[in-house]
Amino acid sequence: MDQVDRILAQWHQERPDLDVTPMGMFGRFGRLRSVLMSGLDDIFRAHGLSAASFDVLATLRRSGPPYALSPSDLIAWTMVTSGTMTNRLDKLEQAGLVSREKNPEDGRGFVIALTQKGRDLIDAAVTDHVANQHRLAEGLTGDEQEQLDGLLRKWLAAMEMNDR
Amino acid sequence: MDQVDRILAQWHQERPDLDVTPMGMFGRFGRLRSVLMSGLDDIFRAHGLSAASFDVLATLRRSGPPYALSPSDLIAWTMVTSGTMTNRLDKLEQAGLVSREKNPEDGRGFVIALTQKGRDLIDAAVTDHVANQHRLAEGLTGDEQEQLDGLLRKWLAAMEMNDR
DNA sequence: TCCATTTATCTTGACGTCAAGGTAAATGGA
DNA sequence: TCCATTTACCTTGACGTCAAGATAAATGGA
Repeated sequence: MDQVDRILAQWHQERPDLDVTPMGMFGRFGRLRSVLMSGLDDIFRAHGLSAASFDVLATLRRSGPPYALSPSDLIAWTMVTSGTMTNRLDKLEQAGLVSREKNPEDGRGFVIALTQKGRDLIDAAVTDHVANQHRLAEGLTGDEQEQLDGLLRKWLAAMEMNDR
Repeated sequence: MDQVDRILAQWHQERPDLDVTPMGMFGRFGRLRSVLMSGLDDIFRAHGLSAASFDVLATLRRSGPPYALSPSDLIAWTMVTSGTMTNRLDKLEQAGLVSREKNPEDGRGFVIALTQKGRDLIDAAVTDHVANQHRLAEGLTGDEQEQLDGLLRKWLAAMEMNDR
């Protein structure tokens, strides 16, 4: 009997006409997301980063040499709006973690590249981040993690199908 | 092979020293959360609400007659900060969906109550919201939904254990 | 009865996000 | 070769959130 169960019990009492069965899953999904995010944030903050800035640096890092992408590429990978990306890049450039230079091949575009400082920082941060994910995942056994991942994968695929 | 798999493949290439096994689960968790939230938002918006305002109205509604709670109670149920709650209540009061009156029994406090308009609105919105949750959950079979809920419940309990 | 402490709520300032709209460069069909 | 359209990115304004701190009332031990 957790907090979400108490919420469901209240609905049962007040709106017995509703079948609130899926609400437990949605509710726990949301709460879990919130505690997981805060667990991940601990490590980001330890490196002077936020989830937002980590996201961009990690995208550049894992894209491989020369660790450079256009803002459009970054937008596609991170699934944020262009305004959000401009804002993120402003902060990262100011912190000296990325450089932003005109694309010589396209006058409208830019090339965003990791600086050496950015490269060193994200390599250290990712190492800690992955270890942190392992630690946070310990609440489930390895089998359960696989099961959960499978269910999430299936649901996500179904949802993204409906989009189109 | 979804977008998350592609990210994992990149990490494998660039940082073969890292065991990124849990990252798939975290990644899909985040993406799924985002599409689900946007699916829920559709219905909130159809009733002129946001997730934030729906959250408060629903908490008041399911608390039962007289559909009134203190800001502190609302903060405890919704798990937001006091500043956030003040902001939410300002908006809801302005929209005529809740009333905010001094608590006669405690000069520091207030009593937030659903207005008739708020009551009518949330009753209609919750009906649609629950139907919407059923629809969104259709990406999984009933058995899978139960499985997923069980895993989320276990993980959430483990995470909340660690907090204390 | 006092006053230090706690409690309840609001205020302020900073973030990160999005939608909508603006500017400038590239593109491609007439 | 033109120019209408598209593409790439930035700007603006509005939201919702939080942390930290302010204010005022309640509480409880000396």
